[in-house]
Order: sequence, then C-alpha cells, then structure tokens
Amino acid sequence: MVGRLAADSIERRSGVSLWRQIADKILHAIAIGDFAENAPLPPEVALAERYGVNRHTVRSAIAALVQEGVLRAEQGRGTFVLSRKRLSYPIGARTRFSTGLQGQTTERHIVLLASSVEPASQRVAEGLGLARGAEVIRLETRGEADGRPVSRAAGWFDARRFAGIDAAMAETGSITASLARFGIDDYLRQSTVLSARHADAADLADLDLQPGAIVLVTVAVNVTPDGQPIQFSESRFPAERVELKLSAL
Amino acid sequence: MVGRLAADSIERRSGVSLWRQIADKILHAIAIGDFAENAPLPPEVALAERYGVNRHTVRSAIAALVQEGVLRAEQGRGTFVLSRKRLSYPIGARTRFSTGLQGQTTERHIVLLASSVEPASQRVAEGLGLARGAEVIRLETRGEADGRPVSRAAGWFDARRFAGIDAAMAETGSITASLARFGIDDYLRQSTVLSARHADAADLADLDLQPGAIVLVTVAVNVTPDGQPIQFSESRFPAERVELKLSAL
DNA sequence: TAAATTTGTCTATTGATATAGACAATTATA
DNA sequence: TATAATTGTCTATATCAATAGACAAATTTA
Repeated sequence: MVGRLAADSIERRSGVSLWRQIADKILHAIAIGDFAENAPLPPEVALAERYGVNRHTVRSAIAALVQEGVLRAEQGRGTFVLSRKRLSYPIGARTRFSTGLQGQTTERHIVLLASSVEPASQRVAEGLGLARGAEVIRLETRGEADGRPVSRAAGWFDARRFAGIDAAMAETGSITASLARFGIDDYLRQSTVLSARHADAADLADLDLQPGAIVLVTVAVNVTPDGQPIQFSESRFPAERVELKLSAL
Repeated sequence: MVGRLAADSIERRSGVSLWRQIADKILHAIAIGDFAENAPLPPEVALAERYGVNRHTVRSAIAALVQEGVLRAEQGRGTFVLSRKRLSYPIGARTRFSTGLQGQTTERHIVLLASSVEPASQRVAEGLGLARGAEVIRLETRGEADGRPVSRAAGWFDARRFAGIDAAMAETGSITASLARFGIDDYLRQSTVLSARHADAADLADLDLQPGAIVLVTVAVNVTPDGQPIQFSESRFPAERVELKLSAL
C-alpha cells in the first residue's frame, strides 16, 4: 500500500487559527461517533498530544464549543458531549421542510423574517422563466427544529401569480400550505446546485453560529408537475448541524 | 420590507483571520459575477474601505489569491481576475467523473494514488452490505480537469468479487472501465450524503489548496441496476473550484 | 483521608495578525 | 512630459494566537 490516510493534522499560518481547526475536528469526531454523546471527551492533555498542540490551545477550542452549546466542562470531572446528532436534511423530488425532518426532531417550523416585492435579478428571472426586472415577491425565512435554527432561506415567486403569498406564509408558516392557496397542490424540485462557504455576519446572526462556521448553500428551482417554475430559492444550512441527504429526485 | 440583506461584513476574533475572510469574499464575488473575469478588481484602497479593514489586510488576501492562481497583480496597472469559472459537477443516478465534466473542460482523468486491502470498517461494511471486517479493496484517487485537481476520493469494493480492480484502475484510469472488466456494464447511485468542512492537511496537499479552504464531502453508495451494492465512496471537492449540481437520481 | 485526575487561573514569551504611515516603482492619463 | 493612479516595500506598534510552566480548585479513586 502506498499513500497515507488523512491524519489528525492541522495547518499553521493558514488564516484559520489552530483552536478553530481543533474545534472543527472535535465537532467532526462527535458527528461520526468517535466521541459518544453524554460521554466525557478525552482529557485536555490527551487531546493536546493527539492534535500536537499546547493544552491551552485545546482549551480555547473547548471554550468555543462550550459557548456553542456542544460541550459542557466540569472542573475535576471532565468535559462532556451534549450535542444532538447532526440532522440529515433530505433533498429529493419532493423536498419539504417539515416532513423531511420528521422522526429526527419533535418540533419544527418556519419563521417568516421578512418579505418584499422587488424586480427580478438576472438569476431569479432565469430560474422562474420571467423577464429580467419583472416583479417578484421575496420571502426571507428561517427553519427551526427543536428550537435550533437549521436553515435560512430566500424564496422568490412571480408577484403576479402569487400576490399575497407573503401574508399566507406569515399565517400558515408553511410554503406548501401557502402554495396550496394558489391552487398548487403538488410541486417538484427541478434543480439544485450546491456549494459551501464560510458563514458571513448575516448567517452568524440568523443561524446562531459562531464566527468561522461553514454553511452549505443550495440554489434550487421548484416547478409544478407539468414543469412550470413557481419558486426560486437560495438556502443556507449550518454545516455543523445539518448534512444533506440526496434521495431520488 | 423588514429584514436586512447580507452586508459585506466581517467577524473579528473569530478564529478565521480577516485576510482569509476577505479572500473568501473576493472569491464569492467573482463566483457570482460581481467582479468580472479578466477585469480589474477595485483598487486596494477601495476594497479596504468597502470591507472596513486596512489596506495591508486586503493585500494579504490578494496575495493569497495570487498564490492560488485566481488573481494577477500588476504594479501600476491593477489586480486582475484570472479565475476560470467554478466547475459544475453533476450528481445523479449515473454519476461518472469524466462524462460529468464534458463540455466544461477539455481534458480530465483520474489518477490512482494508492490502493490497499483492508478489513471493512463499520460504515463501509454497512454501505456494501458486508460483514464488518470483511476484506475490501480501497482505491485512493484524485480527479483532475485541465490540469487542476477537482476531487479526491476513496472508494471501497468487496475484495472477493473485485480482486484485481486496483490493477484495472491503474491501467484504465476509469472506475467505469474497471468495473466493466468484472461484468458491470451499468451502475447507479443509490445514496449520497453531503457535508462540508475545512480542508485538513491531507486535502491541502492532495487538492493543491491554500490553508483555510473548504471542501464539500460526499459519502455515496453505487449499486448495480438490480440493487447490489458494489462501491462505497467518500469524495472531497474543493468548494472554491467545484459546485455540485444535483440532477435526477 | 490521601492520592490521583481533571479543569481553571495566572504569568511570561514568542510569533502571527492587523493597523498606520511614508515613500518607491510602475503604468496610464491629461 | 508632468500628474495621477495603482501596486510594492519598509518601519513601527498594538493585539491576537500559541506555547510553556506553575499551581489552585474540584472531583473521583484507592
């Protein structure tokens, strides 16, 4: 065998501090089950040796995760994993927020943060099959499950066809229910483009993240069963709390 | 309209240095067409004001992107955008490396970096429907397009059924061609789970990334048309060079 | 109870990060 | 050919990040 396996290695002088990198590693270790929930983490000295850094650096990483609510440190006893598992958000032909998280969460809902009417940008117009500058309604929403933010989305709709969808959304708290009021009883995911980046200040505030966090970004178009585009959306998911499970589209 | 749009804001004391955050912002701005290709970036003083940092901090960000091959700085003239567009890697029922990037690239191939026979870990065994500890062949590969690394993957195969696939892979440079030698003339993507994280040291080396970069991670299972699992894989894509386009699975 | 284990706090030192200002070098423009 | 605009280099300073060591405080274990 040639080659080497990805070691528990870190990068110095990277623009990302060591404590942040180690916090990421601990999160990852929890996510893949390396560190069990409600169990103690290895002691700080062991972690320091494992990652090849000073104990104080490990302490900075742990402090950040305690701040995030992932760990709890108890003097004399140890540091314990609190974190719930990463949610698995299904993306498929019929991608729906609420139904997708059933079974993994006891409660979930969408909050309408803001809405506005605006001229369609180039990409929105293309996605919806409208002329550039045509009036569209934008809904800014946040998805929450068991009290934690799990998504932050902007959705655009043809303003002529869906006038009043903002009010419907505020009332029902559901895209699916709101569309039903306009005679849309079914819709399909036509396309999804996926990328990732660092969370910006808006993401940090909206998703209750710590600086340095990563967000998954999806840009999607939903259509009626006969192919008419009805919704263009861009969603952000906190990578530390959500993974995307791609099923049959 | 309530709410605010994502501003050009940055986070201090975040564990991610300002120059890295600004480099990310510039990359993003290029990706969404804010800064056109082959056109000059705004001058350093303008960027510094725009992002609310010192000119030298902007210079650090630009230096990193010059190092990455995204920008070219010319004294007295300006700093220019070189970057090729982000590749759009399709993921669907028949996900194939080479065909997926046709049209976007002139050349692409897979390099076999290493191979080994090993006992199946828990997740590999589950994915392939084998007993834990059963012998599997692991292929470590890198996908390259137009001379740039675009993916880094580990694939696992049942060692009994696919003995010699490592040699076939080394010879053909294609998973599809290698599987064909074992009578597999078609295979389908059964499941894909997607996440994102910071690149670790191995990713940086393998994908020629700068520290602080983000990688998209997919964990997938391929099956024969009648549902037999044949390949379990974990792939990493550099988020700054690749986006994933989900098509009909 | 005593010893061992583990987290918490403090001081000190070094290097990386970020700001600030001045000026040189190169190129485009009036 | 000046002048302006822009990137490149240098010095200096303050703060953050990381290492190092010592010891306190709390808890568990022998």
